[in-house]
Amino acid sequence: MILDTLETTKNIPAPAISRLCLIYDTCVDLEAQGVAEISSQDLAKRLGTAAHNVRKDISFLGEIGTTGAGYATFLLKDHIGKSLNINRVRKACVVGLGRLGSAVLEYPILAGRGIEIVAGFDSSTNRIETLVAKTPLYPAHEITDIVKRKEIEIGIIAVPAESAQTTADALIAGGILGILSFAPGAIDAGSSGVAVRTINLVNELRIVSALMGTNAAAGSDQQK
Amino acid sequence: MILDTLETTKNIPAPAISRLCLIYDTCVDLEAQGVAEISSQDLAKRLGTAAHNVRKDISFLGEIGTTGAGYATFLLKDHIGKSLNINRVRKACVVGLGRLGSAVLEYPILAGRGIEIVAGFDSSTNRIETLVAKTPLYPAHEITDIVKRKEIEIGIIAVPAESAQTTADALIAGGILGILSFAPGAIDAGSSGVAVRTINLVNELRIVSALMGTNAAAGSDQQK
DNA sequence: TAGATTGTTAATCGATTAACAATC
DNA sequence: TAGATTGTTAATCGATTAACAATC
Repeated sequence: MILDTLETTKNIPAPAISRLCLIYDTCVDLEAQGVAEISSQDLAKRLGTAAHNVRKDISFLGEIGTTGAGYATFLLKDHIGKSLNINRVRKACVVGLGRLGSAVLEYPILAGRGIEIVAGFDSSTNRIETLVAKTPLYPAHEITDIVKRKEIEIGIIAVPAESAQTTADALIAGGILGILSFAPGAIDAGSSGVAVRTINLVNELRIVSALMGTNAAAGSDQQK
Repeated sequence: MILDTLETTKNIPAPAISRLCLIYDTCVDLEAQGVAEISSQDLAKRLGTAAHNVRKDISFLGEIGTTGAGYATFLLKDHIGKSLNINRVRKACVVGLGRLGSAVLEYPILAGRGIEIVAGFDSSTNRIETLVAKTPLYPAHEITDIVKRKEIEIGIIAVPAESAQTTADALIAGGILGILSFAPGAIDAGSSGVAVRTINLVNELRIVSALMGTNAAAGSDQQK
């Protein structure tokens, strides 16, 4: 039975959501390759998890597979996409056009993966004028305005730590719905209800170092 | 009581390790700013967690704070650093020098944060010859050799999905101890014991989209 | 002393794993 | 039919939260 879409997302554990997004992505690839069916075991191998886990995650969304057969690639993709609302293209912008920011700005894969980057921002007018990009660029003080006008839904923050919160505030003021931040430190979304996620590159490298232990690590510990 | 350093890491939950690394980083900053003491509550605010959590995480490493007073910044940093073995500089390399890879190659902050990038690799000889970088660059087929010779401990993978596993195999053959991969898809480290972590940019954006829900997200859901 | 704050135990909450009946 | 595979319940495992005694 398919539960009410509006409600589902709330009750699904965050790690499960993360894996479901990976499964969605895998289905997109499989479809492109013309693979029409896939089993939970196969999916598990691709994600680096157990088949248990895959079936359980999928069943959070209600029944979809055919008991006894595998999952139909298209149906699975479609079902996850609708349930998690990731089956449409979202407009996004990048704030902070240093090396990392401009890499993301023109990240080639994004286009086919549900993200359309429609604007870039930087506080340096000089940089904006110098950079060659397909995407329109604007000075940082126009963030709120442009986000509102272009109805941008996702903001990607790639500015230095000091200006991360200010940037987030400007995005939120423009009505952004989600933020992905590369700045270290917590982003405070206040009571706006904006979804925030952080990628902390330095910390990820630290974690790898820690997992390596003193020298001989005890078994790969890939996070899920 | 301080537990045997060699043993500790194993018994600490992965999310706790992640937060401890963040705390370590925060202490580095605090020290630079001349702040000699900090409370669990203060740390919690900076990480975006609860004070409970901070104290619990720290106590996994054994006692260090003074009951009733806060934590001494230097001692805390030192203690976490020693316990998790993140208090020294690790040599790292970047494989794949596209936009993202070359951004990481010259990521300015890394130097002061325990990572020294000593080599870059790319399969395109042309790109290697064209790129201007402070770091020595090599063709991809020399990975195993150079990793061995330079005693590189961490490999950062920024190649397309198709070549990620091959790259990992080459790094592992060279005796790498840890891998941070930007490629989607699971990396199989076999029985090498190599620590692997993955940053999947596209998936993070998908997760943000999913958390945004249909439209009105129900409260910020920042991952810890 | 009084207020603040740590370290730790116990209780709750949540996620993963295992197992199996139902079904193709 | 027989083998394969899903969906789901129950059991285990693990992490977070709450609370409080010990201490500055």
